[in-house]
This record gives sequence, structure tokens and C-alpha cells, in this order.
Amino acid sequence: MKITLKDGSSKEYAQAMSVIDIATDISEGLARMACAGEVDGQVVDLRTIVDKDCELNILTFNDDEGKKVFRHTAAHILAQAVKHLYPEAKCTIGPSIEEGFYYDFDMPSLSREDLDKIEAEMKKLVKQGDEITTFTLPREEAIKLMEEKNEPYKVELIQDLPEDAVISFYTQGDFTDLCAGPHLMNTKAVKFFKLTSSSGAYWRGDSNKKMLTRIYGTAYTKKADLEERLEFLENIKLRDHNRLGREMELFTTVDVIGQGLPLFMPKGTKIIQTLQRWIEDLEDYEWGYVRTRTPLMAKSDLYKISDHWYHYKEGMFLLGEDDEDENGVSASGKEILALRPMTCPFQYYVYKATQKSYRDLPYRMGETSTLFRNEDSGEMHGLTRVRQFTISEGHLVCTPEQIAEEFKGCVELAKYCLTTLGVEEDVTYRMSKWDPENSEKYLGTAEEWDTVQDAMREILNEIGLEYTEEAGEAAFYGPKLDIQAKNVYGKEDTMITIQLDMFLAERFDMYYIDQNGEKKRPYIIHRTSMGCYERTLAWLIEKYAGALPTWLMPEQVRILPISDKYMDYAKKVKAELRKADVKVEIDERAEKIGYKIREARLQKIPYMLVVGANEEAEGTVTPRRRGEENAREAMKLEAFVQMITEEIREKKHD
RNA sequence: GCUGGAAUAGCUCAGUCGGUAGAGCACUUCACUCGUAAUGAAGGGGUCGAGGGUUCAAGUCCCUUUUCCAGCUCCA
Repeated sequence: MKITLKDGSSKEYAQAMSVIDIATDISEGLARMACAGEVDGQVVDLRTIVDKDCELNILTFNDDEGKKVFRHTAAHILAQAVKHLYPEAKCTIGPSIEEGFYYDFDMPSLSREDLDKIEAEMKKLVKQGDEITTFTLPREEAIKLMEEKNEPYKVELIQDLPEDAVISFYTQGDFTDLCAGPHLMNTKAVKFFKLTSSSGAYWRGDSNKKMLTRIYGTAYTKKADLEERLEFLENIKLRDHNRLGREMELFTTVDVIGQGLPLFMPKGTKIIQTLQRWIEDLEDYEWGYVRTRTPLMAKSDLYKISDHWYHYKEGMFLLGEDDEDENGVSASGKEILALRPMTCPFQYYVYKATQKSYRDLPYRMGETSTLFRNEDSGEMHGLTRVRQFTISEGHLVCTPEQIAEEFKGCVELAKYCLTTLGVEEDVTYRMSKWDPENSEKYLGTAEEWDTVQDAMREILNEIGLEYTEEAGEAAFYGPKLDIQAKNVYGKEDTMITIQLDMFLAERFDMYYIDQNGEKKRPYIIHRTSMGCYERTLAWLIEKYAGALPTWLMPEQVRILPISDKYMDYAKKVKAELRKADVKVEIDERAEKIGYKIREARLQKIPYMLVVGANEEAEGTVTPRRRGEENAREAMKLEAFVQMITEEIREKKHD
């Protein structure tokens, strides 16, 4: 193989390479494509064979960096193809993303047919195989070049670059783009790609700016990898909770009821009830919580004390007139009520209702709390983003000395919940900090925020948690530890949150009496143990493709009599299982056994019990476990009852 | 809120040039009483999301609107 350097010299390597791969010339900050690939069927990482003297750092597609370069080049080919077919289109930006790339254009929106045409043009360009070259220009000349090419967005991008920035361009054939690089050496490498979709996207991610047309695509070095990816995208639709949850009759929506207001059907309700009973008992009997039950609405006065009225009014549903004066009184003289978007101030008044001593602390309040948030119409999604939802809400009021220990307890409880549900491997931890650039969005001063954020960081480090830090994600009253999970499409949501609140205790004048008989300000932790039930159910459906662990299933066992001659025995089996609190039904219909089995399988029932002459004669059942249908062995009814009750009690999952 | 797509029986979908609304599954009834992924027959079921317009005539064309979907923005 041959690698050409910027100065024109080249190096020959002994291996004969067949697949195109990537190299980056670090010393010049430029990218070059080299030939790499397979030797005796093995993918070779070129770093292992490159002569150090040539100062080449070779990236392959196995590196994240290599994937980025490869797909970023695919984005440029897309832009070139779009300019060929739509000369009026204006280029903006086109980065690589996880498993693909996109490019935003100022142009009219596109249909699938349009995407197919663009794809065909891209294939032509790839086949043509233009060399990709680069050059740099001083600022003024760079602006001039983009003005000549009538690319106003590029001009804006250059103007926003630092004065002393080196402004680089990449050219392939008749297309030149402002770009920091690096890129492949030649377009012919990007053989296997697919434009997956197009949609709108705001220029610079700002909803006040123009809506552009974004084209998404994905690209791979191997045909098999591309096909595998496309198949994966097809298959995840089958796990999508929004589709599966409706198919399984867990929930539905009704247009006259409204957006973001799902209706739980009997099966979905049963699952949530099981989760809720588990969480409430866990908190109360193992973690020392007391339970509260507080109103779903309150006068605006309450939210003014908490400051929600000023920070979050847009997100609240107001009852009554909404043309209220500064005192929250409407033109008609009626007081404004608002549905609650959170539980905090309600539980604070439970705390305040009786005088607390340091001996009462920590005071841990739990509530299965329904909240209302007026999300914008385009934001709702299935069960993960709704306007009314129910969370395992809680507030822990403690002394300064207790705060670290209590915070750790909350993390431990959250982890226990995740582990029990079998999803602890699927989450990431994020410390959500305030944004000093936007301090008006938050209560308090920079010093106060630094103090409490340092305190949280110290606790997290003591626990040994792996976490990222992100500015601008905090609540207005304090920093959060957010436990994040991705849905099947890769979108991230907060599943659990644990927050330090350093301001509201003072606003609500909460205190306790310390050892010296003096009033002291407590600290408060806001937290959820398993977050929002709607979102958790969505997550579990996608995690288990609808086949939830037995303990959560609304129907755990279905008895399938061969014919109604065995109905009496079926009823006896059912009674035994009911006695053991197993959720069990009999399929009493006069259908053939094969038909009943088919239906039970489609409904992902954990256990089917086929009962006929043999079972009746011997007092046995023949359990057919979900997913292991071919393993069928008769066992005594008592043995089955014991087995399944143990599985349910221990909340086993696959 | 923004961009685009969609909405026809309970569900999944077909419906050509504007000319009497269809299939499969599901449901009901009857027969069958069955051993591990669909027994057979018959029947019922529709203001074609809603409102308006064009037309002799609208599921089909136009406008408005609601909901759902994919993204963007937002997520205190």
C-alpha cells in the first residue's frame, strides 16, 4: 500500500490492501485517506504497521475518530449532490453523529422520492471518485469566497470565528465547503451509505431563527454493516413502547381527550399498580418514609412563595381567568388556581404543620404524586413525555450533618430500584449544574451555587459514581443528580432525579429546634426512587420488548384446557394459584389448543399451563415458559406454585 | 411552538380518472371437544378524524381544525 504525504513524498508498505480506510496527518492537521483493510480476512489497524518517522497517525473505521471523518465526508458528498440537484439550496452545517451524519440546508422540504434522487446523485459522485483537497484563506478572503458562492450561512459562520482562526476549506470536484476537517482523501471511499430521513431543524438550534431542511444519513465501510444498521432501525420499531404498548392494550389515546393525556387500559394499569405498591412499601418499610397525600392544585400564592410562579408559569395549567393582576387576582375578582407541576411546597407545609426537633430529622416524606405540566404541543411522545403523570416523589428534610448520608441513601435506593428492574446497566449519571451565563434563571448567588455544587460533587466522588457534569441542566433551586436512560431511538430521558435544594427552606420558613433549643434551617433533598411511572413503563416495554419480568405482568399464568372436559381441573389449578396471589386466567374458549397457545404467545404471557387428561389424572401441570416453549416437562401442581411464587417474590428478571 | 408525513370497520391496511365503501384479523352465532403457533360455516359492524368550500356528484380536489408519527426547539 502507498501513503502520500503532503510534501508529495510517499511510502510503500508491503501488505496488499483491498479495503479503503482512513488516515489523518496529525502534523499538518490535514486528513488523508490511505488504503488499509483486510489481510487474510483480518481487519488491520494501520497504526500497527506505519513507520513512526513519517509522522502519520492512521485512523481506521474501528476508531470513533475514524468513523467521524468517514461520515463527515459522506455529509460533504450529500451537500455536493444537493447543490447539483438544487443549485438554489444554501449550505449550513453537516456534522457526523452517532451511527451517521446530517447536513442542514436552507431549501424547501423534501419527500422520500427527493431523498432517493439525491442518493442516486451521491452514488454517481462516489463512483466518480474525486480527490478531496484542502486550502486555507485569511479571514477577509474566506468571507469573499463564500459571498461569491452565495453561501450567506457560511459567511455568518466565518464571521463568528475568532479573529486569529485559520480558516480551512475542503474541495471535491466542483464543490468547496468551509470546514475544519479532517476528511478522507477521495470521495470514492464512501461506497455504502443511505439517506434515512429528512426533517426541519432550526438554524443554530434557535427556535427564533429560520427553519432549515435537515437530511439524515448513515454510512459504513462495509455493505454488511450498512445492511445490519438498516435492519436494526427496522427492528427497533418492534420494541417501540408507543407502538407495542398500544398493541398490548396497555394504553391508548383519544383525540377529544387531548394531547399528552394517555389512558391506561386494564393491563397497563395493573403493571403500574404493581410498580407503585412495590415502591411505596419499599420506601415506607425499608427506608423510613412517611406517606403524604396533598392537593393537586393550589392558589397562585403558593407558587409565588416557591418562585415557580416567576420561573415556571408558562408550564403550569391555570384554572380560572388568566388575565390576572400582579396579585394573582383575575379581572372577575376570582383567585387563580393552578394545577401543580411539582409536589415540593405541598410537602413542605406537611413538614411545617407540626414543630420539628432535631430528633425528628431526617424527616423523609413520600407521595405517589400526580403532576401537570403544560408542555408545548409538539413535545409530547407516547408515555415518555406527557402532560399529566405520576411520580414516586419525595422530600427529605435533614440537618446539615445528615445531608451527605441521606443523599447517599437516595442514590442507593435508586440503584436498588434499577437493579431490581434489570436496567442498572442501561443508565448514565449526570450532575446537572446551573448556567452562570444565565444566572437570572436561578435563585441565589454564584457563591451559593459553587458551595452546593462542590458539596454534591464531594458526595458523588465518595460514592465512587461515574458521572458527567453538565451546565444549564439544574433546577432553578439547586443542582441535580439525574439518572439518564436512552429509548430505542437513542433519545435520552431522565428516569430518576436527586436534587439538593438550598433556597426553598428559607422561602417557606422551615426550621427545626436544635440541641440548644435554637431554630435552625434544615437542608432539603428532592428525589424520586423510580421516577415517573409512565416513563418507567415505557422504558421497561422497550427493554424487554413487551415481555416484562413475571412479577410485573398483568397476567402471569394462563391455563389452557385441551377441551372443556378438563375445565373442572383447570379451575382447581386456578384456585391454587390464586391462593398464592398469582395473576392467573383460564382460556375457556372452545378453540383448539394450538390456537390458544398462539394467542398466549403473542400476548407474552410468562407461563402457559396446558391441562388435559394426563395432568388431571396425575395432579400435574405442564408449564410452558415464555421464550423456552420447547422445554415442557410435567410437574406437580404444588411444585409449580412454589416455583412461580418464588420467581414473583424475588422479582426475578431475565 | 416550528418543518414534514399520516388519519378509511375494534386492529392492520387496500380503494385507479371525482361516479353505489373493500380485504384479512378481531367480534357475534352455530357446529366441532380437539395435546402444543391460526377448525369450519354464517352474521353484524362505516356520517371515510371534525368543520367548511368547489362540483350534477367528494374517501378522492381546496381551506380550516383536531389527533397521531418523525425530527427541531423546549423539558422549570
